[in-house]
Amino acid sequence: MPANAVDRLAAEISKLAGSDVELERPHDPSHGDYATNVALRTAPAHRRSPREFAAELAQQVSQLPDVERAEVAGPGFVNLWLEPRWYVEALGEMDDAYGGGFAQPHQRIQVELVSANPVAPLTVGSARNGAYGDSVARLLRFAGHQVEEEYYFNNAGRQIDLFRASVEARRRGDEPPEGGYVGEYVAGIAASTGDPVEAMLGEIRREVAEFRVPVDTWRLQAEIEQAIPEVLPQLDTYEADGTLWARTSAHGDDKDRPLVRSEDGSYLYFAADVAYVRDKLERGFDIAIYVLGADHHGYVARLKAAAAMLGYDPERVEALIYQLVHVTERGAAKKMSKRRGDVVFLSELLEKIGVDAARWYLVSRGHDQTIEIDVDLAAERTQKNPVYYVQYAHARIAGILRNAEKKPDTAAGFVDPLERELIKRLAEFPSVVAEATARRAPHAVPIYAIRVADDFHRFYHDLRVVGSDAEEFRLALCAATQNVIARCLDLIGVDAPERM
RNA sequence: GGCCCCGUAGCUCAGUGGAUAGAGCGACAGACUUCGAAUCUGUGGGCGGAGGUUCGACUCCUCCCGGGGCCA
Repeated sequence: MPANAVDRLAAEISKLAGSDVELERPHDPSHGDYATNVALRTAPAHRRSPREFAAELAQQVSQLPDVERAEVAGPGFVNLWLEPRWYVEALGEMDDAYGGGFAQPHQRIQVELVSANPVAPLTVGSARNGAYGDSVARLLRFAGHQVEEEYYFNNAGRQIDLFRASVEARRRGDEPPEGGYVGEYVAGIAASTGDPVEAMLGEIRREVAEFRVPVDTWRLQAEIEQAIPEVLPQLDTYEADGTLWARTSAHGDDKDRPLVRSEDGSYLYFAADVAYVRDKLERGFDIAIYVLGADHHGYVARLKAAAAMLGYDPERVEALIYQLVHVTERGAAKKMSKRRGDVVFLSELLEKIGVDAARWYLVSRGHDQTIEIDVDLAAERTQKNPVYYVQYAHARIAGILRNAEKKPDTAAGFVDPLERELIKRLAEFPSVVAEATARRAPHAVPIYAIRVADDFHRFYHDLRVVGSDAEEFRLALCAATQNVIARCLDLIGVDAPERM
């Protein structure tokens, strides 16, 4: 049986209609509490007029115990008005677990995110990766999947060597090497002792933790590379121009990829990529999710090709692409070069606006949308960030619950349309979360949270809770609202404060 | 040249086939003796352009214009 009231109602109507029914909330209140377009969609297949089909359905639906009345409207919509008991029952189900656990089947999923090499602190670009990827991970976990978050990095290779040499030159007071790293942070690392790469990695670990991205495993590329000799024979390869190639073009990639340089046997990037794909899938994850910036879009086809060549279903490799973060400062675009340190680092953003506002800001627009961020403007606007509006609703409820004289109880039912509107809003939560999860689109969560806060503030403004005749019911409504808001905030890694 | 993402209100953005396209900021006008005014109420203002598919298109298809990215 479906776990929430809206789904149960939709299932009952589906039985009557003979096909799957989705209930939507009409914009216009005169179109009912809920509406369905099922007659419009299915009537042509039955060679019937939508309105005739809708009229028949409306007649049957109006017999359901939770339905007060049903009407046909427009070209063939069925609009429904529900009995108060339906709302009371729906509210009664809104506990801590409300809206979660819907995954079918439950899977083991790995989300690999951030994965910036330890040659610089995390940039705001990496922050978007973390905010987006971690929110997807949280959604999947809430849905009931077993999710692990992994950070993949290298501690060897040309850029790493260059970084190390840059820091060491700095320590000696020498000029940096040709093309070396010269950002201000280099001085900070140089002031420490020991291996610069280890120091940088430690800094990144601190930043990731502060940004509330709970990395379960840190995976070292050098370890993955040890498996390359074992992986190469499993691939579809050929030799040409002094190079061993993978025939990825036969598996959906737009061209073949080089694996090994024959003259010295040195491995090229793709060899490690293939070994890593195998590593992920061999560890038993049903799905391996890569969270990649739009500049890595070209990797997707070759990663799936790698999985296919290794004999895995390429569907098990999933790439989530987010668009880039463009940073301006006082109107001028930053060049975004890590080497020169000409970037905006996550630490600067956090200093200016804090973790809550930063995570909200980075995850509340669609991942397909380029983010333009002016760090000065972001700092100015911090007081206007909607995150505080939502957190304020949560804190306000906490205040009410502290002052409450009675216990929450739904038995008495509600009396005011504002209460019904708020319950209806809360009843949307399961479908918001399910769709955000399916589409890997966590930005729907904060946008929904604003609407919840909106309905709550309106309710609060007009209706007294503590000391009113309806105190028990309203306390239950407040508690459910607080649950939903807290869950929304948690899903995007933002705190839900009891006081502000 | 090929591929990917995006053009929605003055600004930042929601809205992946449904009814009269929404919110925040900004602007203007109102509301606290009351559980938190970081709140609430009201006013103005928009789908880049042209075709097509459909009972119905911001949404899907084609072309054009404009911005960003990747590969060559």
